[in-house]
Amino acid sequence: MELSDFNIPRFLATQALFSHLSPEELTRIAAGCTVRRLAKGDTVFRYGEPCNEFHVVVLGQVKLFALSPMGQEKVIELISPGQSFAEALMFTGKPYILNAQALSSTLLLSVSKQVILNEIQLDPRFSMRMLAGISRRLHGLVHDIESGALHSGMQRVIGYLLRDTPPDATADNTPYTVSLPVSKGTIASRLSLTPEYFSKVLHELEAAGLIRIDKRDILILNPASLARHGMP
Amino acid sequence: MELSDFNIPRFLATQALFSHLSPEELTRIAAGCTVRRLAKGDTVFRYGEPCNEFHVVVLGQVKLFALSPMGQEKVIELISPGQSFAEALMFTGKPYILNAQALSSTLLLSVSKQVILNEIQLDPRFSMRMLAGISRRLHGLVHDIESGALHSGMQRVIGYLLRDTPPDATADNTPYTVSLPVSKGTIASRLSLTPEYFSKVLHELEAAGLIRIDKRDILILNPASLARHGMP
DNA sequence: CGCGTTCCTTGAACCGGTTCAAGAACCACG
DNA sequence: CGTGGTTCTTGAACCGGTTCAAGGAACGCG
Repeated sequence: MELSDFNIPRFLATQALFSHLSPEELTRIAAGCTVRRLAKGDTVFRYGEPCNEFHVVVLGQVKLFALSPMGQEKVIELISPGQSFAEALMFTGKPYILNAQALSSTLLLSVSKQVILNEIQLDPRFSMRMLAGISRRLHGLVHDIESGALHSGMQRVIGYLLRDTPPDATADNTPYTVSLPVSKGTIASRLSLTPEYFSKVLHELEAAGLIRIDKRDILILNPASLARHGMP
Repeated sequence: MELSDFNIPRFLATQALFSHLSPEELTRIAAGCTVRRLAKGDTVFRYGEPCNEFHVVVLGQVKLFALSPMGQEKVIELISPGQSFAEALMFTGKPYILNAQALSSTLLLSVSKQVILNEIQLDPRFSMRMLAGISRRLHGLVHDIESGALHSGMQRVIGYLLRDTPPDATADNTPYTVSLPVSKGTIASRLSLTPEYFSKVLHELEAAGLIRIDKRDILILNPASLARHGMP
């Protein structure tokens, strides 16, 4: 797909945040958007830079990460197509508190802060959607904190593998495969594990007959007993 | 202070979220509020209960915490007078994802969801303040995740002690004291440490001549070298 | 004042997870 | 096809932090 072919209003309409808007409104908002193509490794923004827009991944993958003084990195979130990020920063007026980088060739849509603030003035429904979106993200972070503080590495890996299991699959024990969207090292950081330990845990699960590993595809043989693994 | 003496509109006006409202509006909002007195240990809400209001601590202390399957608890946040909590839940429509409990005798103001949703319809400025408040909370959580993943126990304790240092004190090396708002065990959980290890770290810092411990008052003798302690 | 209770401290043994160091497997690219 | 560079795996040594078990200090309460 050529960049110039990309129809911004049409794409916006597919996003929950904008889906209630009329074609005219969409066109107006589209005027405050920019689309960029990023190569693997390209930086979207860096810690400390001023923030004047939020972003939506159209295609590709973006990682949000913190950097320790000594250069160690911790992945806070992985953004897949259709997901947005950095909304919250628009409302605090502060600079970016994280770094964002493309993990593969990525098409990125950025929506200017001004357009959003304007829309909030005009449309309470829009405010509500914005609030709902940010609140959902906040809940995700609470979940991560719980997870990090209360669960072992093994449990976090299992939680990750089962995170979007079809609810009936755990009951039925239907095997299904999870495809890791990015490198194992990146997932490891997301789960606050070293790549070495993540590898070890994964192979332990394979040895226990619960999963089968094929590169980045993890076949979950038995969702129910995987969920049980590592509990009382 | 007697419960019946408490003037809700007046208190609301002191809160950033409501400070721009007219007396009439404040009275209207106050109609959707309830005030409760809680004893130490009383539950505000539990995981899984439906959420129809958000809360403001007027006096006392409340802890927000997660509970692991095995009853282990992790304190996510400590709420002091003037702070609010559980705003985000109103916008997802989901039940509470945490538990909240009073840590001491507490006066609690609860604002009904309906009043808030109504106000959002009427006043975009109110939406903006709500968004700003939730966004700030979200940043706090991101900071906690970073902290937990990138810093050692020692560093987290130091970070906690220095968290609201007067910016000039680090430069001037003015000694000043931090009073722990709640028990050391609770702070330890907040920092994802065992009470034993928290105690050990604190006494290590005392032995290094950086702080002096007097029950719940920590005298910071030398902010600058405390900040440096445990870095390259 | 004495007494139970909760909170804090201390020390020793232990363990989950990290670090370091190699090597193996898998790219992408010429 | 090589071939150089990531990414992944494996094993051994190590360490930050936990657990367990006691004892001590402070506090509310009768």
